[in-house]
Amino acid sequence: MADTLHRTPLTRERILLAAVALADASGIQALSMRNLAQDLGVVPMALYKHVANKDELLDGMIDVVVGEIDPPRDDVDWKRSVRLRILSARQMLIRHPWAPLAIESRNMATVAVLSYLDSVVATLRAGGFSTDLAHHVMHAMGSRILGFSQELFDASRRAGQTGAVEADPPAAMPPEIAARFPHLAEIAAAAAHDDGSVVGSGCDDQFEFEFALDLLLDGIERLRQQGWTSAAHTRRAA
Amino acid sequence: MADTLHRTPLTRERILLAAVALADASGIQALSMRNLAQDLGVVPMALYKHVANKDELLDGMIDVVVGEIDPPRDDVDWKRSVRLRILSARQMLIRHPWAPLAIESRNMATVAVLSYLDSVVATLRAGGFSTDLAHHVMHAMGSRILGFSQELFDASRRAGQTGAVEADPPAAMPPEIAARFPHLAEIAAAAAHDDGSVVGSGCDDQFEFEFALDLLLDGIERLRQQGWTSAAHTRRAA
DNA sequence: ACGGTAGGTGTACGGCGTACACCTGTCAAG
DNA sequence: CTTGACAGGTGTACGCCGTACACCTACCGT
Repeated sequence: MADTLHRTPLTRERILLAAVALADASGIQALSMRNLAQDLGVVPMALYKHVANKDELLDGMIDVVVGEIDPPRDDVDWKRSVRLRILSARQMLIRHPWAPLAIESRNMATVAVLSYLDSVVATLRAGGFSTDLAHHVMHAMGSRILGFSQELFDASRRAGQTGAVEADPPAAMPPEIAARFPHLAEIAAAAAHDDGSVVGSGCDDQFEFEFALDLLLDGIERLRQQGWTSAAHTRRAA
Repeated sequence: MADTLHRTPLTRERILLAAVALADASGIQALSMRNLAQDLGVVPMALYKHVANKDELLDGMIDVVVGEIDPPRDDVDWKRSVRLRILSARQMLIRHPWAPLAIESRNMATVAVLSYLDSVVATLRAGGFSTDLAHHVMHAMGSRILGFSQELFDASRRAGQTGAVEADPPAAMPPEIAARFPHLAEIAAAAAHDDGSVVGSGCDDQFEFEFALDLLLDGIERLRQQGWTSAAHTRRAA
């Protein structure tokens, strides 16, 4: 009977999924080995029979969420394919707001991240990019590819972060900071009367993201058509 | 006599500078209130007479390093001004490799960060940008403005991060991962025989950074000259 | 029937942030 | 010159954290 109570015998995968769920629900700072073990109805040290340590747990969580990114489509041109891929990655990161920081804070990419990046390069190469140009494009897209940092003050990021929790809707920009940063305030105001909302959510994140993405993609496409190469620029002679 | 030994009576500024120095030297994970107090020749709780808690300490450190970014120059056009500013920010972040993660992990920007962003907007506005376009440009430049994430595997980032320390020079891409990610390997190889180095340091980070930056800036300039406005696009009618 | 082993348990250690009571040196007011 | 308030450094203690290590137990192939 006690058996039936704590069934499903604690797998590495079960641990990773529970960890992702815990981080999603309560923030990455609430993800301790002890809390996770409690969620799984088990003693903390039991986890160590399946993951080496907390760093490896984080790597496993990253692999789980990066694995949620849609696979590449090869029935469309490179630009559309990359675009869809990046938008899919963005959706994943919105579902798992702890992921950007977690990915960035690991000192080396996990297998899943490398695999994702590799497949993006593959799409570019198949689209006619030279290795040289594809290389630079990957650098140029950098944070866009995994959606990092595109919104420093993104409300979804505030969920359970290191700082103290405060009243959830700060209700428009507080006047004292609006006074200190007039240009920011001007922008916030312009965005606000666009759809009658507040600074945090007053602008269309999706629109902003696609604006930046399309700007980059258009520029890149232009370079590609010109057969751009780094040798033509200030780098020393090839 | 004991007086002369522990002189310079522990100021908030002295604490912040020591904290920045400690994080620079030993990594952000080595920055504990206890270690910092020891560096200052003082008992841990003494720090709390000058900073409210560790989060406020981090905010103060961010203000210190963001304050190192060069002030704006108004004797050049907007493009050159923004470019110099962003490159100055990048140099600061290279000096303080812990800063991007620290800035990103705070749930709201510090005063110094807001001030920096505000002055960038000011430069754009003075250069003839509409508030609308300046708004989108700030989003588009996003991570570039503070240099985040442009090199996921930047060697300078590995200094004292969460993971285990390993042999410092991995000496070119290990063959087994080169085999699993052929397109990455192809790119790494191309970069390597450009200057005979390895993947981690085989490409010219500065060049990559400026490539991406100039691509964005050129695209932005084009939009600016066209009098681009979001109303002309898929957003609903103004 | 039995020995090995995979996997869950309990205890313990050192480090963390920090609350709280305490002490001490300085300096203004009487 | 005394005094007492107060700014600022100290000491102790608490509850978290990750995890090393010894243990126990239930299953499984021989």
